[in-house]
Amino acid sequence: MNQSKSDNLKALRHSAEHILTQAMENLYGKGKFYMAMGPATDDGFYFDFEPIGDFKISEADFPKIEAEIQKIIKANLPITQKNITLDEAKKLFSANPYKLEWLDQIKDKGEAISVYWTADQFVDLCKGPHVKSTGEVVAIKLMSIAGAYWHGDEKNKMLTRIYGTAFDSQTELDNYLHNLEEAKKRDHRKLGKSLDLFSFHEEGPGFVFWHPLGYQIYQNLVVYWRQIHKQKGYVEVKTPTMLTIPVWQQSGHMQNFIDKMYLAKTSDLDTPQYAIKPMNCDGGMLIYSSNPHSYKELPIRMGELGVVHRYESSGEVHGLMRVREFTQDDAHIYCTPEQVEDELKAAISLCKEIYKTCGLPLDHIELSTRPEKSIGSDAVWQKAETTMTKVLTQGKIEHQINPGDGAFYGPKFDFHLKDCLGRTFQCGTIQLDFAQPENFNLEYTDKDGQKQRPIMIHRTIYGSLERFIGLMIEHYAGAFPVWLSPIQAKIIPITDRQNDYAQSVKQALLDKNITVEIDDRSETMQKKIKDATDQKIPYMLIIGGREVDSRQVSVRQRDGIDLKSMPLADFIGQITKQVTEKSLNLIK
RNA sequence: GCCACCUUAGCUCAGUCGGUAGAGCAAUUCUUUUGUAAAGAAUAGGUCCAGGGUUCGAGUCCCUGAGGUGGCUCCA
Repeated sequence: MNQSKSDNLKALRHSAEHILTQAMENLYGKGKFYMAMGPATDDGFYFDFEPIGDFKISEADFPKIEAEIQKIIKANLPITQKNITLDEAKKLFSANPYKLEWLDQIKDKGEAISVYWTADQFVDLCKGPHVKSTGEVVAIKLMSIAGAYWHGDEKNKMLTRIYGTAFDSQTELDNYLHNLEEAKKRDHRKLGKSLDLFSFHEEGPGFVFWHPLGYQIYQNLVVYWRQIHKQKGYVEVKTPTMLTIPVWQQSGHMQNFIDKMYLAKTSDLDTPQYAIKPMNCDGGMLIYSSNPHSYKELPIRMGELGVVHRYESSGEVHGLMRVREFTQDDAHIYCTPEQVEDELKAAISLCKEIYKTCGLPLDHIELSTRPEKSIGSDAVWQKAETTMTKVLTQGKIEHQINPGDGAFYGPKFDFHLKDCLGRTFQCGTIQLDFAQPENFNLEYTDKDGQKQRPIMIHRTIYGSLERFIGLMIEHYAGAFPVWLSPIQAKIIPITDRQNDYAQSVKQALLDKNITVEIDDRSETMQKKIKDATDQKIPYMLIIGGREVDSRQVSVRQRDGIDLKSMPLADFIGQITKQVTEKSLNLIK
């Protein structure tokens, strides 16, 4: 979309928001709610208001509101801008505490006070821009209702928010809604159920139950992760699920994250003496500190596929994307100050390599800086943030700054990926930490025989196996590349006379480490093909009398392409190549 | 946690004004042995999320709770 078109759409959507507000005033009367604010967004607009008394709006009211909106659009009322004085504005919006607050802010900034009138029927304090008349908003639809805090702050009152979208043609609105429906078909929760990958149960809210096929995908990612980390000089460890509480006090987790931690106790005590790990670093540092270290050993890159538990608030749990128990593909790098930059760079490039292999496009990288709740001195934070910035600048790595969102022990790079609806999720994270080595009194001996403090880098790449798989399911709509597919080939004997040969084909593939199943149900071949296609199995090996006689397999891809009969060895060669090379989707 | 909504068979869903629950797919059994996207028939399948209330009577109305969905806040 070109700039002027996108600006115009923005103005149109902002106008749509005014029309919505006017429609609500017409229907319910001005005394029912205070309008607070409402901007255009990337895909529509929203309108925040505070209901007065027991006034309430739900999605069931949308048809009525939309009908009123249509009246305003049909009337094609002119929208005009006017600058007014502070006194005039205060009079105009005297009944509305939100607008009065805006006015104070505008006054402080010394800006002009701009209002927009829709004919002489509706007025709002607004910078604009807007379209010239309500008739330009050709297609509009109210989408959903939500709560939102005033100024986005939890301490403020919660307002009611109505989301909607608008376009300059009905076709574009229809397209948008159609695309939304299509995107929802890729939803990992839906596919997780229909492909039988995982489930959730009331008995473990926020905990994933991995079914055999889902766990195979998980394992495929783990195998790859181990292989590439070994190549990159990592070692792998495993630390306990729970540790005694003092260690969490030492690291500061007990103070900073107590509300997210699960506690545990034995039956002989009344109070918890253990905390279940919300992250892996405390255990990792105990390993580091169990031996003396020389500078010659550094950097030590210690990986751990650690299962962590975090008691996320109920409203935050979301499918595989935000769970309460998940596996971090964690690693802690202990290094000297001289090594920090290279290690950061190497971690960034490893992250990019892994996303590339998995075929997942990176949405953006964020640099998150010191949060309010943090440990460590100003000087240490300054130094850490400077180093991080330097690495990004030198590598010419595009990034956004996310102020105040760092870990409590250090600044971090976050790698964000998108889900099917365009919502972004943090996956990889690389965190620089000068504070924890201090807390745990970690040391190495330098070449002069002096004790020195190592610097620690915490990093994940998948972030959480759960979230990463969720994103992969949506990216591929369940049709994984062959190397990640939970079942790589389905053998389909046409009649039970081919079962013996089918078994020998299965064994030959198993011998080559290909995950394969036989469908020997008493069903038609067509039905078996349909089922295997629905399961998104990349290859179907159809075996009838002809294949048995010629010792071949008839290969069909899940995208419907018929590769015809070929010697089994040819098929094995092809699929093995795709698995070992981790080819991205050759078959849709 | 907050706002709104949802929860009916294994799955997807229907169920009118409050009158004791229905379909398709899946499952099971039988028949069918099939050449590139759904063979046919029969059978079975339910604490209508849980608990309380209103009512002669609740899947349906009200309250509380659990789980989930869309947002907000949060996200080591």
